[in-house]
Amino acid sequence: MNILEEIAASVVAGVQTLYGQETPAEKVALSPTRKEFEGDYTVVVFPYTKAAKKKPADIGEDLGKYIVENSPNINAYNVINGFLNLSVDSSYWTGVLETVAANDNYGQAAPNGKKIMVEYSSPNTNKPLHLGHIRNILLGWSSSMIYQATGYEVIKVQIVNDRGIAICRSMLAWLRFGEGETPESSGMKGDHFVGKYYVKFNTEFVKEYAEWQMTDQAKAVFEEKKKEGQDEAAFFKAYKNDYFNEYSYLGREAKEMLVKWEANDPEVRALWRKMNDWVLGGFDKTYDSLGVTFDKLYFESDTYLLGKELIEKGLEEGVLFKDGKRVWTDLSNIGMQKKTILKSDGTSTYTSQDLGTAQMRYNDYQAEKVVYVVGDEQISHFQGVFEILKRLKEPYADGLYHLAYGMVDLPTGRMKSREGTVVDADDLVAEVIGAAKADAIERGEIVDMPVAEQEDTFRKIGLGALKYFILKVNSKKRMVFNPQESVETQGNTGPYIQYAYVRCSGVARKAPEINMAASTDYNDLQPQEKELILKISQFPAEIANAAKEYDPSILAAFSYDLAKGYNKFYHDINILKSENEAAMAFRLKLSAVVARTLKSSMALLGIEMPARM
RNA sequence: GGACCCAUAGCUCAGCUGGAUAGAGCAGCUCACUUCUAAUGAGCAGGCCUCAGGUUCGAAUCCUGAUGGGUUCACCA
Repeated sequence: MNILEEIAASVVAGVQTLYGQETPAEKVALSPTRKEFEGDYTVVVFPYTKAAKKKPADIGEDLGKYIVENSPNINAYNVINGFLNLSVDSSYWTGVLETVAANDNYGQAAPNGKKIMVEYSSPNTNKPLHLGHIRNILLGWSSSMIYQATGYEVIKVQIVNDRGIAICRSMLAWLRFGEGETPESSGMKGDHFVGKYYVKFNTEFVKEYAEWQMTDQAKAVFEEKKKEGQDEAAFFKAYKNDYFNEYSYLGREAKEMLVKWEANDPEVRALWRKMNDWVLGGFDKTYDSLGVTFDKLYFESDTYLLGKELIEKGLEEGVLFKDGKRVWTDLSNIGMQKKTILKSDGTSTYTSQDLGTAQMRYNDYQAEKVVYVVGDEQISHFQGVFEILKRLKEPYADGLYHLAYGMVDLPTGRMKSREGTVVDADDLVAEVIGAAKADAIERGEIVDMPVAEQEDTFRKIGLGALKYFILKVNSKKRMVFNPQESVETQGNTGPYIQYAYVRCSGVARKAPEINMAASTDYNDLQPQEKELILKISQFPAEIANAAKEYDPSILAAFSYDLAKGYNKFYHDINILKSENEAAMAFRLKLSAVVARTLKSSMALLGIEMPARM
């Protein structure tokens, strides 16, 4: 039983004994005491006024006396304005520290025998990863780590969107303009290489479109289809997609390629495989640089035809309906309209595909929970998919969760590929590490380290800054990514937290040989020390909350608060000049536990700690 | 037209199930390094918590409505 439960139980018993009122323990309003008052925890006594028929101040007195008498760890109380402030005996806190220090796996729950699948990243194979993917990847990885800490077996997967017209565009551009160039021959990373041809296709297409607009055919189309008062420029801007489908030479070729791909044409398939391998090779390097891994990759090219089984079942059970070849259902109960599941030519849709994929993955792993880390623009898509699976009474339907995160904007507005403002993932990683390096070299603190270790430290600091900057924001909110601020190392940043850790390491390194068991004789607990122990004691609850809320930012805030508390403590109290052996042993132990807790909580964000910086 | 998300200091963000005088960081202005690394600490200044109602002993938090911003649904993935 922790101290909060102990107090709550005591309040329940007190209210029962004194006033004969039943209150559930979770209804007890209990919060940390504001620092301007004496005490550790505050009980709000207003809720008991009716049963007690007394003034809040008197209730506070009654309850305070009762709790101090009956609760061994509470040694004092005071009442202010109907708030009952309770003081916890300092031996309780020092006891907590000893307990935590003795637990090497503090924060890691025992395996619960359950599986959770986390799907994240899920890129398209026609261009490199960008800042938006980074947010996705960090959220996916962090969620995975958090679930692991709460006892789940985590299966990390991604769905690679490796088919469709987009990849055909890159393929076509490479065939026509590539002259046999490869990532090796050009010295480019595979994903950037393929992305180059995707861009090439578009520039060629735009050129072709501009030329077409001069033709008589284009003039005729404009005259025939223009809307009221629409001028030529506006019309052609809006008509681009139709042009691609109706008249474009390049468009026709790309579409023919897609048809051949679907017909399993050996040549097209070979080219497709080659270019996909290039891209995936490039992605692997990016994942590696970010320190993330996957247990299993699903390829859209394997899954896009799935779902037939579920659709049959749905039709039989009257959950889905059929008009000719088209299959649809009505989702008006969740604020949507009729949803097409198979098109009128009988071909698949995004929905049918996701239905099939969900079933396939359940067959593969029987995970009771699945977290889809996908941008919030797809909220209604997933609502639809989950709703249909529920109606089909699929056994896994209730465990599906869409972790929807907001878009990442730049200070200048949103990223637009057309305006070249998309922040490339690899460039960004290189940049933050470079900034960390420049900073560290200027400080000159680690110049005596072997070069490889230095490089490793720069990487940890740079990535620490970047990851923390992104993960500290509540995932469901849209966020502004300021490149300058993302490499800052002061204030509420990753490196600030790393620095607190480095201070812990430094103290441990310089500590004299003393009898650590003497820590239990320490009995002059300082407020700064109590703050730290209190914070550390909340770690497991914070992890549980982060898991429940699907929100790593909770742990970012926790890490920052703990680091801040340690920096304050470090500043106010000189550990190595402690008044006696007991105090020094206690503080060294506290310092070590802070270090371990910081390391664990940052690991849940995917952030590593340097030993020195 | 329907559905969903967001709105807190100049900027970027916290604020858990309703609780005392709404918190951090950055930017601005002070102060503290012969000290276990100042990537630090202490302080000043900065707020009609978008607005209007409602519930309550008590609302940034819950409910209703409005305004502003964003997303989405109507056989693309």
